[in-house]
Amino acid sequence: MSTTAEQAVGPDRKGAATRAAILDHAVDLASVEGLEGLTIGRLAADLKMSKSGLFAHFGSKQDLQLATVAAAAERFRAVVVEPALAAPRGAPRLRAMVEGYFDHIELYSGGCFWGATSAEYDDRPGPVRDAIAAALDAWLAALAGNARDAGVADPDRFAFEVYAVVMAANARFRLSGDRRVFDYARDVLARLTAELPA
Amino acid sequence: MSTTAEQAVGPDRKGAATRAAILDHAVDLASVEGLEGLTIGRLAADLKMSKSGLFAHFGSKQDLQLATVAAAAERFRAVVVEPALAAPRGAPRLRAMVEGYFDHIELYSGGCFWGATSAEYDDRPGPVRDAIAAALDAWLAALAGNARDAGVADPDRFAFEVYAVVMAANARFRLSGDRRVFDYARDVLARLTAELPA
DNA sequence: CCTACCGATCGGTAGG
DNA sequence: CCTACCGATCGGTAGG
Repeated sequence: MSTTAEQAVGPDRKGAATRAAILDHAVDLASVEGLEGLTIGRLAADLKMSKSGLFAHFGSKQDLQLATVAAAAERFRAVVVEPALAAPRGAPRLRAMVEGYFDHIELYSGGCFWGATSAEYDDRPGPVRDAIAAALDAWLAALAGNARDAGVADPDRFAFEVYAVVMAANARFRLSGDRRVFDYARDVLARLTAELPA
Repeated sequence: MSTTAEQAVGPDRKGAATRAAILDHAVDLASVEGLEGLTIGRLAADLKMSKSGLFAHFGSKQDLQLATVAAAAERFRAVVVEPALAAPRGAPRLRAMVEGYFDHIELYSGGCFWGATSAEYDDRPGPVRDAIAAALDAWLAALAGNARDAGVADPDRFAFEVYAVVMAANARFRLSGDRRVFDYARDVLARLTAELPA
């Protein structure tokens, strides 16, 4: 019985690989153009597929957008949150998350997917907005959980402040090119964790 | 010699008034849909004009976008920056600017124009991006100037932190509805100004 | 995964 | 400020 590479992979797996490649590029494209600017035609042209061939992987534009948000959330978890779990709980892990965030906006030249899409959808009720909101809530909850571990008195407030300076650093860097903002954000975290117990 | 109201106003003034009405709605629309979602057809339908009648006030879509950014900058100056000049220089004026910012995002239901458009254009080089960047630079410079008046050691850093929590409050409120973020932002400003000289 | 379409809407123009 | 258009592109479908 012959098993070529393609047979061993199988048609289902090949379809899944194509879908993953589409979504990987969709996250990059949406980080630059937004989720509305993410058009099926543009995506298909970039990937050298026909529009309908690409579209067959998704039932609708909205399904493509939802799958793109899910792929972006998974990427964020894998690149920013997961590696930080190697650092000790509390302040060191918070620093690791902030550094992971800065690394990931350097790694993906389109910048932060959430910075590009959250303002775009805050006025468009529906499942796409809900998925974006849930992903950002999860990021704030991760920050707050570690703040609690670090002995912070008001973890929600703390998480808001870290979120604010980190997202603002992304926004300001992209618009003005000023790199000082990364140190400003690091220093805010240092100040917020300076007088913690233990 | 008869002077009806329309004759007294004159054709130039009437054209200018129409243009101002278009731009006022354009700023509202772009605060919700972004500057790409701001389409000539949608704008004309809302204002019960023909597309070409509206388009005649501008030479191109880009000119409409640039005029909309200028109108938004003027509105921001009039509603947020100008009224704060009534407060004494330094910390009181900084508080007045932050409160003016919060008032203006309550006043215009679409939220902050700059929050909706700055991330949209940070990856699209051209005059529209440049105009947005200049307006945000002016806002940061206004904050930094007042910080300097208040005796802050590093005004640029200070301005970044205030900008960060104020924009993040807008973003979080629009996405999660959590009103605590406004007090978080106010408290950051209070903390930053608490130990200033004089 | 493809070719070949569809109606709707985009920015923009001609001519008045 | 209007009607009547234009080519291009949008999301989506038929049929294979």
